[in-house]
Amino acid sequence: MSDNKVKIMVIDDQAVVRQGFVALINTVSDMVVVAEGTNGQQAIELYRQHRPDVTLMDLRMPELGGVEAILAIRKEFRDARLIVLTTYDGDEDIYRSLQAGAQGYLLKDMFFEELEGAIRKVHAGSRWIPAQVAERLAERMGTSDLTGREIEVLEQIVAGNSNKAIAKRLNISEATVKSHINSILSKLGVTDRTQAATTALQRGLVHLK
Amino acid sequence: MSDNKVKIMVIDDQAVVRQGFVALINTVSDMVVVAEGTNGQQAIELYRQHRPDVTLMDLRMPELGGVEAILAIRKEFRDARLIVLTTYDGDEDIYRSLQAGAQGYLLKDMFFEELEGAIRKVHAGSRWIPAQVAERLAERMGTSDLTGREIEVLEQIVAGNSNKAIAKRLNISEATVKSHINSILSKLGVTDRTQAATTALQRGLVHLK
DNA sequence: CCAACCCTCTCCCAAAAGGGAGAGGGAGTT
DNA sequence: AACTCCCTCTCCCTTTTGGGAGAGGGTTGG
Repeated sequence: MSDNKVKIMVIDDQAVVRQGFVALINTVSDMVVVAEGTNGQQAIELYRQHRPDVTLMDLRMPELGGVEAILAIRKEFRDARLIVLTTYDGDEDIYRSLQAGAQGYLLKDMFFEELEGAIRKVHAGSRWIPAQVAERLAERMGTSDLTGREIEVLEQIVAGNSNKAIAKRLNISEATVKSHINSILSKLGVTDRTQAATTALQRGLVHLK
Repeated sequence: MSDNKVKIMVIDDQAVVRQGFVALINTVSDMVVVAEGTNGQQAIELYRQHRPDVTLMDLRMPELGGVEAILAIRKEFRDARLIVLTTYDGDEDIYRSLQAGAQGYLLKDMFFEELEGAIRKVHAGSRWIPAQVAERLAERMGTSDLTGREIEVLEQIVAGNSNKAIAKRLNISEATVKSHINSILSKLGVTDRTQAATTALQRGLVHLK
């Protein structure tokens, strides 16, 4: 019944990519994939059922995102071990994932051998943040955080709304919108809303729906 | 020497994803991966060396993009069979790939079984465009194309440049920039530059560097 | 050759956005 | 109680953008 294999769960919405991970992991003699899911909601349910030793989690997924799933799983299972495995989406996702309780963060341009090493490290209780990722995290540190309201305004900007439209949607005056935008521009270090939109997308502060 | 396996080349800059594809393909008894590469330049060189029966090509890659590689390979080898396999990036990439000569287009959220079928179809000389992709292509048809200059201006907009800055960079008057922007806005069906930037990114007309 | 584009430009006007200073109220912290 | 944020707002001013009409030169393709 109980062999000593490391039980792994893979959560990724891109089917063929997920299947690839599973195929790769199953070539390792002491690892086995015990569950696969395509979104955060499934991740939570499958975690309850299978209690994997290590979970590989993509971030950008429909229904429920990776960060939310990590939060939920870590809340219910304090010793859950999670590795975020994603295409680089900007610093914000890294930061939020680690805040949410992930012990590892890998970019998909790494070789499987590194992923295998990360799985073993995290399973053993260590963290695994590649230098490449750690750098971005360090860069982020200096960055002043946007407030909740500022993020809301930023989302409206990215959605293509004018100040007037934003004011209506958020039920505040246009003056307040402009005030928030002034803060946003200076915090992001840019000079207009278009730059704000593109750099926010790059940094992963907001996403295109 | 010559067994009858379908010889496949896999081009994808994300190492672990590429390794996953290779692992999956090699589980199929009559398929074999003969070459792997991480960018368009390698794709061209590896094609010359290995003459694969079918090439799986990601689009968004450093050095040389997938579309350019497809063009180059098809120019040199008119019977090359290529399948684009990518995350959905907007309609423009689909269109340009098929224009460039790809016979297949698959999204990475498809299961491997579908990819396997696509490989067989394309190897046999057919095309393989999933309904999901064909739809987007159809939608695109109605869309009026941006001219070359308009794309350049659009790229400048996405880069966060003001009209004045764009004028300097492109060595034209600000009036001309505004004229192009007017065309861009009406062609994209939007009312300001920020919307132009975000919808252009969504449609894959331009990309964040 | 003519038509259809494309790129370039001018002039004018209205609307929107950006920049700066300042201020009041509320929540949470020390 | 004093302090610090955050969110809200006003007033004023300059710069940038967007919208409309029109026009000349270039290339390409019927």
